Amino acid sequence: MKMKQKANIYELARASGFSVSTVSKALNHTGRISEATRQKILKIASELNYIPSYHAKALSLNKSWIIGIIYSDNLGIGFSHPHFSVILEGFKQEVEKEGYEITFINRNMGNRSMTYLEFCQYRHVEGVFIVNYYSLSKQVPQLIESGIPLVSADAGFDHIPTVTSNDVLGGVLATQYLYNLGHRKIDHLAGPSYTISAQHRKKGFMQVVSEHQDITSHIYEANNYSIEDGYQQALKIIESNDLPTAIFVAGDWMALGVIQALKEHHISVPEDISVIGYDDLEFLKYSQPALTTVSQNKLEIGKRAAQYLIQQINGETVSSLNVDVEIIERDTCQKRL
Amino acid sequence: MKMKQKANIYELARASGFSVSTVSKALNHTGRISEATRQKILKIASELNYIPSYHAKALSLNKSWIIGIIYSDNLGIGFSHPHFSVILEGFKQEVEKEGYEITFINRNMGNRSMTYLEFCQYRHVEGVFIVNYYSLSKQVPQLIESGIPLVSADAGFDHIPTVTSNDVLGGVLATQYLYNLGHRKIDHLAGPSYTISAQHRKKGFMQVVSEHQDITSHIYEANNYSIEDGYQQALKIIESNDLPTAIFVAGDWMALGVIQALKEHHISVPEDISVIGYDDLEFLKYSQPALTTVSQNKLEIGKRAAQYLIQQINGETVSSLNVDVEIIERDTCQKRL
DNA sequence: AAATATTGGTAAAGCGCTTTCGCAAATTTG
DNA sequence: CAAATTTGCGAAAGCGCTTTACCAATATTT
Repeated sequence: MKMKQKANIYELARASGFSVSTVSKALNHTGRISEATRQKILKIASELNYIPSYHAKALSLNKSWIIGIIYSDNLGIGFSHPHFSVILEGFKQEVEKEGYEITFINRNMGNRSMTYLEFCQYRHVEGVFIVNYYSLSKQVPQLIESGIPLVSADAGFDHIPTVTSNDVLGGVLATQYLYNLGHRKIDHLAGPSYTISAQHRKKGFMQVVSEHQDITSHIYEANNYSIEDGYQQALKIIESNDLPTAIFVAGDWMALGVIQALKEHHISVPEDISVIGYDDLEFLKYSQPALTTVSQNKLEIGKRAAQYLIQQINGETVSSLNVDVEIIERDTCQKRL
Repeated sequence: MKMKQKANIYELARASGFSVSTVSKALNHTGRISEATRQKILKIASELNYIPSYHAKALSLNKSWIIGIIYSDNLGIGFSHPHFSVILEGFKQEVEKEGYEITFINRNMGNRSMTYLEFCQYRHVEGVFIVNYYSLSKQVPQLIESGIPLVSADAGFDHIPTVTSNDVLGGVLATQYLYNLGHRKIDHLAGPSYTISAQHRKKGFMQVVSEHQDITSHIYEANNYSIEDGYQQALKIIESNDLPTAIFVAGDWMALGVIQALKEHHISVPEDISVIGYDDLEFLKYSQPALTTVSQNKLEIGKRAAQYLIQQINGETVSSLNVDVEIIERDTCQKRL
């Protein structure tokens, strides 16, 4: 057994013969001390396996190096969320690069439960990343009012710098893509209208439609982005007896449901109807047929959000940012002559 | 604007007319003070929006309420990992219930990079959850030696309490399932042999095979659990010119690759060959055909790991635990007459 | 060589909280 | 009613680190 006792700065002082303040300066490359004594102290520190105490540093410096995450997914699947988990990963990578840690704020600390703001104060959180949050509670407004640096990956909040996909562009690209394949009867299955992303994708869709008089279209709207919802809405399309030749579906999950419904009604994709999704969820690469979709640069969104937040922590002001999207061509769309 | 200044315990003392020690006792329901003064102090605390400082508490109490996570996925996809992210989610839910926070240890703090142990000391981490880690570095052994409470969700380490699926049982169940469907020519595509889980699944397979003289079998082994690997190994099976009627594939990803390879060679699943996977990855519910698989109770694994870790933090000793698995019947296995 | 500037180092206060110990007042006991 | 307990509270030290203000010893300038 080696000596496992954690040495503190006083022991370094005693062992080195210098004062505590000198030791502190040596350790932090600050203040005025000679290079010789710094080396001596560093040597002793390493011999004693000295590791500073985060708590003491944080208390003294009033700097926590902690960034809070608000990530309350409505699905209850947490980390497994195929979209937000990637954004979160990008965010984490980037803030760690700058020396920050992340912590999750959806919490009941110990016995008593705190508001987001209280938690941030308790923990001296330096900034907050709101990655997936839908709620009407006053908690987020309270955070905004408190002046703590914030950034969001969802366009749900005004007054918060937001990094998000350029969803209008996504809607445009998807629709143009179908148009260029020769489709003229194009339906849109929109996401729930209370989400900004759904609104934007729809807006992009309508924009392209309005630019071409030869397009006929119907718009359907889902209650959420689920598979089941896609399935149900597809049934409506089928029952309408006015089948389109292509459908732009605002989410990959829904697209899966749509394809399933079509298949059950012996309508084949892409031969009878082309389907394009939205999100580029990782695993849908391997669906059969592989889903053509609009890809969001999720990792990039996370990283940019991190940069924006840290910039704010450092006193700079930032605005919002739209990250580009791109079409991923796979097997569910086909030329229409 | 309200008064946003964070009140500290001294201001509470001044405002209430009591001493700092009395205030502290009132706040923490500790020590001997009258109920009357406690109420007075609590009232003032609430009026001043008093929130204690985590840093000061932690320094004074030498208790961090932090649990470290070692989660270095070889794929670089981090949170998006379909298996471990669920385990992690279960773990997080459970530790938060007990008032702990999690932090990730794969880190280079600020400029200088620390070892796992150094980070734990720096941050006063109370316990570590090793959720996905394959490396020969000395870092984990060093942690073990340090005596810090540890728990793992991977059977990769001796000397660490581990919560993991009962993979032998999984192998047995899968193989018996195929046998009971009437299959007698059953191949096994094993995972990479350096993983304990692959060894166990294979062991379960062989156990059942040895119990039935009428089974013919071949065993193939993959280098990792990837789709691509499954595809390649399936080609070998096909080339062998000795096609089985069923394949027990040690991982869902690989199963996907296997099915793809079979399909390309016009061998249909499940009509010609039944395939059963392992893991029950969330989204494969929706693959076509939907994959029959062995389901691991991932959320449960995470939660149990959390409990085990907290028990250790509280001074109890724990051993390892195998969580049960079950067959999820879907569409890739069929009766063989 | 005297006046000035710089260097290397230290003592001590402060960050916000907990806890031990002691003491006076109030309460219970014999 | 005196003696023994119990109750309610506060002074002060301690957790481990940073930083300001200051001092003595060198080094630099005239």
